[in-house]
Amino acid sequence: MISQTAEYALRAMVFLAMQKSAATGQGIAETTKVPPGYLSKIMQQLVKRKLVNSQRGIGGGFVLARSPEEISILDVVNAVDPIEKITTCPLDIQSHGLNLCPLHKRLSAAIAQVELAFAESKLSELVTESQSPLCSSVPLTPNQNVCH
Amino acid sequence: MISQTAEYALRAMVFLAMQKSAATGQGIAETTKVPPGYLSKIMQQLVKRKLVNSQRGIGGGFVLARSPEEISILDVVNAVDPIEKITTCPLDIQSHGLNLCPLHKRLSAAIAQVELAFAESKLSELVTESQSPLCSSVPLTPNQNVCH
DNA sequence: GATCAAATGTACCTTTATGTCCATAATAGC
DNA sequence: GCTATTATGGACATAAAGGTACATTTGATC
Repeated sequence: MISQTAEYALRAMVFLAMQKSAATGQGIAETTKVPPGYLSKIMQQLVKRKLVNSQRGIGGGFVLARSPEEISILDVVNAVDPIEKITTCPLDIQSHGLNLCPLHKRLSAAIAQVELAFAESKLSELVTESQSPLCSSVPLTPNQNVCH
Repeated sequence: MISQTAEYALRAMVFLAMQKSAATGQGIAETTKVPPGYLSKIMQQLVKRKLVNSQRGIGGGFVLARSPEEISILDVVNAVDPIEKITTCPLDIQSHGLNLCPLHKRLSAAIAQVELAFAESKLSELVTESQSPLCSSVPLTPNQNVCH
């Protein structure tokens, strides 16, 4: 459905949305359970796409570039692994633009549904709900970080 | 969204739904523009999953195992590249079953939407509509096989 | 039963996604 | 200015997806 990379990016972004100050790559990696080295690659992409600001040195780390209300799941997914829409029939070299065969119309519609759902989900919704964000993986006691 | 393999499988199945008699692997590969060698792999999976029957020798080939009304996009996709539902939070080793954090609830809901849409689309709908199935890639004159 | 036309099965290759490692650059505190 | 701490960048390693090639098996026809 979405790539592992997009999943990791979403975890990191939700985590950042929960923080009041800058979070280090290592800190994010630990609580979101993402391989640290790989996460740093992903964070770089998020910085380049202006979803996150970074700061080096002591006290540095990553911070959301916009407020959580202004960042959607779709923004994050598209930053690291853009959703590909079907605009022309894959069977054609020289496309005819808007018209798709029935099969690709269905696939295209499904993609549009997902895009809409993702666009409507903001990071703010993902941290303010009754359920714990990220399945309570924010350090509590070692064995409490489970879904509940 | 869906893998290349699933896309190929869908093209092949739509093509089969249009045929009155058995179609050879080569024939399917040509009109659906799928690499022949790779298509044969995919056809084997469809046979194993009982969506297609095969027959060797002269006059042989592939035929749908059920009527096009009884085969959905979801059936085909799941046969070659199963859609993975999110049943437990990926952040947890020992899962807590039904409850997901807000993020994974959203992702799970999106997957469910897609599954529903795919389950409701039958092969029969993909060949009986006004538009040409498979973007008219069924051999007409060489330059006519375009979306329209 | 010989031959031809098809699918099947196996091995291998290429590309992309995922993941690791380490050297480098920037920043804050002393 | 020195040091510790952080992100950045590049090279490399591994795994999975996509793709190719070819020998083998099965079935129909003559």
